[in-house]
Formats: sequence, C-alpha cells, structure tokens
Amino acid sequence: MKAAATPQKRRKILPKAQRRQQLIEATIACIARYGLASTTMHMVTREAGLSAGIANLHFKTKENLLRETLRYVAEEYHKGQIDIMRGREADNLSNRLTALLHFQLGRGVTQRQKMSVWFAYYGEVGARPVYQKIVSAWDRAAARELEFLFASVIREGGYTDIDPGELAIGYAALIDGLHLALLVTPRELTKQNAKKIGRDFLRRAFPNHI
Amino acid sequence: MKAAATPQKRRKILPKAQRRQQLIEATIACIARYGLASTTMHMVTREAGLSAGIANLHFKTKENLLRETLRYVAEEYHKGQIDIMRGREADNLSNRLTALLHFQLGRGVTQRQKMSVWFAYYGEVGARPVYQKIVSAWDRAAARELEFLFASVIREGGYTDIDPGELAIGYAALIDGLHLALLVTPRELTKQNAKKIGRDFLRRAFPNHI
DNA sequence: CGTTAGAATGAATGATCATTCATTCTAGGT
DNA sequence: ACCTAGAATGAATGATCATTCATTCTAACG
Repeated sequence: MKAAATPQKRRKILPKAQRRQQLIEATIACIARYGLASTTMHMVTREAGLSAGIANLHFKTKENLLRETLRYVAEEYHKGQIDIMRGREADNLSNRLTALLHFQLGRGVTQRQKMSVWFAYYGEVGARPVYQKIVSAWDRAAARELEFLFASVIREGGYTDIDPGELAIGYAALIDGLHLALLVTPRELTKQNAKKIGRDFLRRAFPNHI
Repeated sequence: MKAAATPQKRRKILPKAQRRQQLIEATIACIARYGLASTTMHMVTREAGLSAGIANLHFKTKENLLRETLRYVAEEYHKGQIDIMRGREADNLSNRLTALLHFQLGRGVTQRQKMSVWFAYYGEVGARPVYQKIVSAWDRAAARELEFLFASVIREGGYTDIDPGELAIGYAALIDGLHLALLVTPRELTKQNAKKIGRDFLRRAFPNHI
C-alpha cells in the first residue's frame, strides 16, 4: 500500500515579475521568523512552496535577493509616509499630522513581522554599505518631505524658535525609537501608548495644532 | 634563505576571565566590521591574535560567545546611564539631565563601532528570544531609573500634565532613534546636532530646567 | 494537435564554518 | 631545576549552505 499520495503539486509557470514578488515576500517572512543571519535560500524557496534553485534563477545570488527585499521594504514604508505628507485627503495641516502619526504607528507598519525585517537590515547597515545607501536614500526623501510639512505648520501657527529640519529629524528619530521599543519591549509599551507619546511630542512643538 | 622569520609569537597563558574579556572585545570588533551575520569564529580568534579553537574552549559554542558579548555591551551602556542618573556628581537635577544627555550622545557611546554592535543585536531580537530577554531586562532597569529622575524633575518644577513614565519612554525612544540616524545617515546629522535635538526635547518638557 | 522556448526542478558540487581533540607548551609549585 | 595541571594550538571532521545545470515540464503559438 502506498503512503497517502501527496497531492503532487502541478508545476506552475508565472511571469518573472510575479515570481520575484512572491520570492521577496517569502524572504520577508523568513527574515521575520528566523532572522537575517540564519535565513537560507532553501528556507525562502520552501516558504514560497517552490523548488530549491528557483531563487538563484530569478535573483542570481542570495546577496541580490536580500538587496531587492530591502529595496521593497524601504520603498513600501517610505512611500506610504510620503504619500500621506503630500496627500490631498487631508488638506488641513492638523489632520495631515495626525494621519501621518496613525500611519507610522498603525496596524500596517507596527506588525511584528514588518518591524523585525526593518531592524534586521538596520543591524547590518554598519557593515554593508549597500544597505546603507538604499536606506539612506529613502530616508533623505522622507526627511525632506517631513521638513516641508513642519515648515508649513510653523508658518501657519506662527511658532517661533523652531527649526523645521531639526524638529523633523527629532520626530523621525522618536518614531524609529518607538518602533524599536514595540519590538524589543512590547510588554512595556502598547501601540496606543506609542501613539500618545508621538502625539505629545507634536503637541509640545505645535500646541495650536494638536 | 629562509623567508623573513616571523617573530614566532610565544604562547601566553592568562587567567580565564581575562581571555574571555579579550575574546568578547574581539567579537565586538568583528561584528562592527563585518556584521553579526558574517562574523565567524575564526575571524574572532584571529582578531584576538589567538588560535582557532580558543573561543570554543572558553565559551563552548558560538551561540554562547554571542550571548555573552551582548550581555557585556548591554551592561556597559545601561550601567553607564544608570550610574549618571543615580550619580552624586550632579546633585542638581538640571545638571543631571544634561550629564545624561552628554553621556548618551557623547564620544563613548556614539562611536560607529558601538552603535553597529548595538543595532546588529537589536536586528536579531525579533528572531531570538534570548537576545530579547537580555536587552529588555536592562532596558526596564534603565527605564525605571529614568522615570524616577523625570518624576523628581516634575515635582521640583511643578510641571503639570506630564506623565513621567510616558515621557521617559519617549525620551529613551528619541535617543535610540538618534543613534540609529547617526549610524544610518551620518551625513545628515552631526553629534552636535543630535545633542541639540535631545536638549530641545527636554526643554519643551521641562522649560524651567533646561 | 504538435512544437518549442524557456520556466521550474532538485540532485550534485564545492565552499565555508563551527566544533573537536590529540598534541604542545607554559608557569606555578616543590 | 624538575614536574605537572591545565591552557593553548591547529589540523581534521562533519555539517550546512549557496550555487549550478542536466533534465523535466508547461503553455503559448502555429
């Protein structure tokens, strides 16, 4: 008697772009679960439900796969922010600040999986100039946008003694630090609380807006 | 003719504790230079100028070595903070706040090497519960101390509407975020500027003290 | 329906690494 | 000066991995 027949998955052929996307998502899942250091090509392809050589076929090397995955994650996060800061949904500056905060500390971004991947790459930035370049390019873009938004708020509120560039760096640092706290000491900090802390920061800077 | 005789380093025997210390420092150097992911036992022992098997002799496994290294780094950083917060050198609360800020963003802590190691471990926290436990234990201790310090400042300054616990989390997050920015986008942020941003945060919360 | 370009597979290869342990050497005790 | 416990060495081992490529299979097209 044969062992219960495995359904013998039929081989499926997809457009290159779609396979690449699928592999990148599998990579994210593996990094979150096992860490960047111990994620192997086999783990990634197994997670994607595909055969061993497929990731090399589409990305040539592991190095490439990891780089593209970082690009994807960085773009997703920073584009989300930038879209809100430029967004037309909230023409009111106060609302725009609030929307930004809710995005940065909201369900989508603060998933454990997302934050794990994010910091896994940050952790290697010190040793891998390529990662640094990818991340810092997006960081700069978001920082400029945030500075512009803060400058508008300062003008509108007639606040004095505030440098929008410095405040933007401080706010961005606060958000990153809160993500880290949510990842490392989740028992000490709820997402609700993190939002309140972010909001308090903005309120102290822009009391007439928040 | 023989090749220029290598000085043939004489084998040196040291107390266990001293060797362990030496190996931990070599590990830190390697993690900063090559990243946590690609640091090998051979790199560590070569960095220490010792033979291949020595790290296993003293730490049994690589896993152990990395754990002890994290313990060392975490203790160094958090103890430094805690000492200042409890310290007698600055009986004046304002001075104590300033001293803390200068420690957290000063030469010792913001060396690229130190920050690299720090975030390399943070990056693995999502996947390795052991690291999370080590880091979060120290984090909690420092957070309590900071909350206590802030509570004193609030009492002394008669500030209303500030929760010392929340402010402590916010401040700690800001500092972590600034470290990250110094590591990832050093071109956009000088240490001087980081200190000013930290100081501004404290000034907005405690205007009578800073 | 038959052909075929090229997508997907997975066993095989070779490189890299952590770990072991038989051997060598050191330094403190006698 | 000699002995010896145990610290240090480094070649050898076996495990793990990234990568390759001969082969198999799919689906678009004539």
